[in-house]
Amino acid sequence: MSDARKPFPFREFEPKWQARWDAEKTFRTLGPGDVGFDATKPKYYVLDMFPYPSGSGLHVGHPEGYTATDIIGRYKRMKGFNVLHPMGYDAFGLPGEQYAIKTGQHPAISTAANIENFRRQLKSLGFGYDWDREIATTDPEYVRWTQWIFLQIYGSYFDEKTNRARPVAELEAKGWTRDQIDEVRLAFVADTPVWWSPDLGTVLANEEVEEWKAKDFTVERRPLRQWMLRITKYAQRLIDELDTLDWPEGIKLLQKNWIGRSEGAEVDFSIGVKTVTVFTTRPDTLFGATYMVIAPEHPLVSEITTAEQKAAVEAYQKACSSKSDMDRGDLNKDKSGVFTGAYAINPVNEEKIPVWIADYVMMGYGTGAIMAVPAHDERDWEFACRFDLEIKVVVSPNDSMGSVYHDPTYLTAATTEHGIARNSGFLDGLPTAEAKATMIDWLESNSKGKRRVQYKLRDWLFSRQRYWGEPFPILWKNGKHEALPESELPLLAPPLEDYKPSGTPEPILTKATDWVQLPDGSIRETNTMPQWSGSCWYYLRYCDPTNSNRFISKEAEAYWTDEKPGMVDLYVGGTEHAVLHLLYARFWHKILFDLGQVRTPEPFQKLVNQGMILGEDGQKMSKSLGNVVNPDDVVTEYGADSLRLYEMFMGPLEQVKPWQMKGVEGVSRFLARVWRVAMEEQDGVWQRSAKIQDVPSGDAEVRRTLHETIKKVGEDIEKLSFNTAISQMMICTNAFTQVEVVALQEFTIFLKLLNPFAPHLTEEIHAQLGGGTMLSEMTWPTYDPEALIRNEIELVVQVNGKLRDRLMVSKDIDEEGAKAAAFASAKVSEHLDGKTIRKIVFIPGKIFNIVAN
RNA sequence: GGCGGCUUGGCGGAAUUGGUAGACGCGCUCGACUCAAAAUCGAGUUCUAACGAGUGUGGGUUCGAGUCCCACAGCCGCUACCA
Repeated sequence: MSDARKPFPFREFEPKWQARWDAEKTFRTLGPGDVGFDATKPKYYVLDMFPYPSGSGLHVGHPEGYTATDIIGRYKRMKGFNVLHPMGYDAFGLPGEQYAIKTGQHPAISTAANIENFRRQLKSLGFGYDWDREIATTDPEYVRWTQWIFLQIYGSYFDEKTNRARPVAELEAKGWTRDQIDEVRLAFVADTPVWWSPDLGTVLANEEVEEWKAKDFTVERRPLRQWMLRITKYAQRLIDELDTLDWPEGIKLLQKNWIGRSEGAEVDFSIGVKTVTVFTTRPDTLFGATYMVIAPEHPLVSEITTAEQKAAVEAYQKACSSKSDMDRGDLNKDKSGVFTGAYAINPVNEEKIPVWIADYVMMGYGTGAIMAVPAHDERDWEFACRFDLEIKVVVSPNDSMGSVYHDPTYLTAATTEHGIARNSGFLDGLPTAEAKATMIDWLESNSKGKRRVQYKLRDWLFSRQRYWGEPFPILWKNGKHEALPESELPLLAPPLEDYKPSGTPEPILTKATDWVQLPDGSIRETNTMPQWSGSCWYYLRYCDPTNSNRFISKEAEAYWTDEKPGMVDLYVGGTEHAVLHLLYARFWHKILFDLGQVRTPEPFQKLVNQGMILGEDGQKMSKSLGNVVNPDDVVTEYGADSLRLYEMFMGPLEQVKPWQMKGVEGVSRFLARVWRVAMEEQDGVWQRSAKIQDVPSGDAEVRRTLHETIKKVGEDIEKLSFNTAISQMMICTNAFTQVEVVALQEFTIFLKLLNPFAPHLTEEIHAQLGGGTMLSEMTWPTYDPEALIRNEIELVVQVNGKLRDRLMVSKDIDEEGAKAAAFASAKVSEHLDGKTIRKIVFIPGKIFNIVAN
């Protein structure tokens, strides 16, 4: 389409307004310390999940959330709030490094180019960000504070008594030794089996493994010395404090399940002179434990295995270590295992039970050992059936005790939490809950075990062997780590000639020998931090982005915080971050809170997840399916306002919904209608329409529709129900279109309502109509309740709940009046023929229902 | 297997939270303008010739159910031997 045939000249005015907002810093947010800052204004902090600036640019999913927050931000501004609505880039990450490997070019160069492209795209959509607060996690000044926060974590331990982080200096003062302190730091070094990819030259987090495997990279399990963060100490608080947040219940549940709290007991079994501790959530079934299984990697395996079984056990261990997770999980539901030759003593009844190793028991959860109760656990049942082990029923679903051990109905009925203990000595006859408590008491008083709460959550594997990340601000001296002095921050990685992974688990930075080796003999830590680190605190930096003395000033932190537990008022982003980013950020924030660096316990008060936008074919957008929509193309063809409006009109923000290019045309047509209310074309030139007149008020019906629209749009924005707000504005526009004269003042009110959604078009019309101040600088309109009143209403008359007639009546009609009107209706009496009236239900102003038979 | 979400016309979706099902938009049909087309404007559009039926299916509560309760099914997402 050529410009001349566009329904409205967005190609001229959209860039024009964008340039003006830029030049005038229209959306500059003033904070403590800024000239002209007004501390009496209420604050509103609305945040987007910042993007990873990939080479392929924005996709249409980004503007979905970003438009929603932009509407909220612009609306709150017009309502008189001091709105913080910033944008930045999560710019560290593997793709940048992979690019460096391919080209030998420093990732900073490609990252800068990608950021520039993202910024251009974001600006082309007219978002009202305060660009003076723009940050990238790769900025040296940002890296400085990421490293500084790491040092705070490194310098802290978790005090179990107060359930919060404290500086390790307090332990030093109490006379703890260096080694003792290193044992309890929140950031610590440990040997752990990790996922290592020789092709990528790095270890990966559990959750990253599948992604890279799918891209044909090899990933294997290896024990390596790694930095870990003690997030497990915060498990309970991370669960409990979810209740203080206004998040979708589904996301809260996802986090709770991820943390995975379960209550149960540790039970000690002796194997000869050794003791093996198991964890169980069903101590009440201890009498039913007929064998024990320990993880193949369990350190005691070699010590307890008998000579006869040694060969078989070692062969099995070897087979397991080369198995990938997939083999161990998904693809291999068949149980496997080997008898160790050893026997353990069941502490409740002194029975000898065989000890097996099997890969269905994981070293990383609980104690890496279980007591197997095949009658009441599905996995144990399968295993026992496979290897013909004893199955002993100790819970029955009711009072009758069956004797058919291999009856699967027992299994299903009695694996529930609501059975009755049988064959269990002192537990006999007790319901499951009581049996559990009784058993734990018995274990504790006989020193055979104790109550224990277990979490699925593991400590956070925090080091990567990549180049393109924040180096650890850590020096090694005589085999011990210590913090780099704050004055040496930021510590930046040196450029390298060669970014290629070596194929060994040595971090890439090891190649920078001059950088690694310090003159005094100390060595730099060569691991880098994971990409999550930057996103753990970026919302704090936005409040005070250029501060070189602190990560955020006390004043800025105080101002952008209120009495709510979470700092950010509204956080919008995709569900994919439900557990990782959102959990890690909460964890860091809580540490900073404990250390007195921030005053709220939580980062994000309200969270909204935008639903994914699918391709036109209803499939997830992907290059291979060829159904990807590029926002740049939509902007070129229909304009930024159309794209914004369409994405908001598609359906509820949270819902998954398919793209329809015809729908974009629809909203574009709507914007054209708005344009033509005010503008008309004369000899190819748009000029102010004669329809807009400077009269006090136009048509009375139009006035009522306008006030209904003011009411609904305001309410809908508050509810984030943008699609219905837009449909109301369409109704209002149709009303304007259908009358001869539109009052300038009324149309200007309408433009204010539409402004947060379609800022370019509305500002342009407003300016064309002679408006001086920009709409975005004006105040949000209020509606006149008087204008909404209707004198006549439609009363629905039903017979037995079925609609039979609609009557126009006075809005104040009472039951008697309604009755008279209803029975006067022929359509109604037709359905009452030969029936007796049993009941009348009258809902004033709405319904008159006659029940008859 | 577990957890979560969704299911309303040809399509995207509305429905004051238990009170007129299908707002608004797309598509389609007809009409106006035009030599013609596009654009625009106007009328219509759940199904059915009609009686009626109708919000994934089956039951229930209620004067009244898309909305509440019970059971089931189908799609989508996340997760996966967590003891």
